[in-house]
Amino acid sequence: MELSKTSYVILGMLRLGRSTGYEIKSLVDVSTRFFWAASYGQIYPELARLEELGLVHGKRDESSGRRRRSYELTAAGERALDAWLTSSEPLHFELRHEGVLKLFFSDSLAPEERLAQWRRIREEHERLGDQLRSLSSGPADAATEEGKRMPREVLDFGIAYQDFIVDYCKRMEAKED
Amino acid sequence: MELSKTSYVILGMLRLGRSTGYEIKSLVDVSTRFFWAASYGQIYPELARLEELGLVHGKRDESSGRRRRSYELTAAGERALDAWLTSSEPLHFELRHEGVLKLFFSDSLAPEERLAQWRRIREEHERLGDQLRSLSSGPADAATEEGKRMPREVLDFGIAYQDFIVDYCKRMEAKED
DNA sequence: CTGATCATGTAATTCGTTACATGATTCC
DNA sequence: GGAATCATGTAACGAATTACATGATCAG
Repeated sequence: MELSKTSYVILGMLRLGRSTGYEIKSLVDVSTRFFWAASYGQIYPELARLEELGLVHGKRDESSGRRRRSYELTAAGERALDAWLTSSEPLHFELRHEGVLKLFFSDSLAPEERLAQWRRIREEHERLGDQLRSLSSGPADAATEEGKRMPREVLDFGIAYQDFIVDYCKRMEAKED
Repeated sequence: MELSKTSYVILGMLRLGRSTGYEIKSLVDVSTRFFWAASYGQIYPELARLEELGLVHGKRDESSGRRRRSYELTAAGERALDAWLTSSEPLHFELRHEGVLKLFFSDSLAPEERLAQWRRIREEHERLGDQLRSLSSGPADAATEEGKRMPREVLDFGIAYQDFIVDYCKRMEAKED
């Protein structure tokens, strides 16, 4: 593999019509963040690197009042993105879940502490679910109207995912009681 | 926060009766790995650091034929572990899921490619589910017999989690068809 | 005797976050 | 005029993986 996964986030966001580092980050924060986060500290240096590699092309953009640098995918960038989208390399999957980690070691705790732990996990995922639901009428909607249905499908998956964990916690809370 | 989350994995594994870096890593690989991974490159240096901090105490262990270093929790280590288990600090939660990331950008693909993508995700989680199921009769069982029920509960959660994703993919595959 | 397992560690590298620094412009 | 937002970047740090290096012992 040549590029980091986060590079593909950038290439993908450019294809979705974002053009500056700032715009990419803004969209990441209301979409892919829930399954692939990225920060300015990655995005700006990576844009520069992708330009060196000839996958994107940037230029000063005077169209808005503000000084900014707009990028576009090059033909090579389009190819790189498609190659990644259709490749059958093993998929990176990584979960770090401190709440579940605590549960794993919770035999030494009092029952009410264990109950509290399930509850904390549930609350966290309820919060995440609410955040996702609040996006339903925002960027996902906008994408759908442009004829892109996958952002919405992925959002729906995210909501179902959070709901699954919430429901599981509820069942465990009931059992623990 | 003082210690990394991975430090608590180490402290927790010591409480569960593991005593060497090797034993800790072995148990991690068949248990917490699915929601909190750790490598030798973290475990050995971290054990040394925890000893400096007075949270664990290590000594040369001649009980087996092999040269090894056995660690135990100190009183301070026990306290640190309990404090973490019962603290209500925000829980670290992080998901990196390349398959879902690809789906997000998959509007540009042909329908059969999208279908293939859901299928790849499903297969990956089926594999993970099978791995977890194969642990049911192994370490989780052993823990249960020692009176620890949480390792099993967490394993069951892991299985249900993988199954949820598998089922979701199946529904999407049917829809995409 | 030989391969699997037990066992410990380090070095290089990658990936990513956080905090900082800076400044223009737009909206109220 | 002031706050929010747009906008770009860097430096320091932290977390974690991978690959390497080494070697003893145990089971067949």
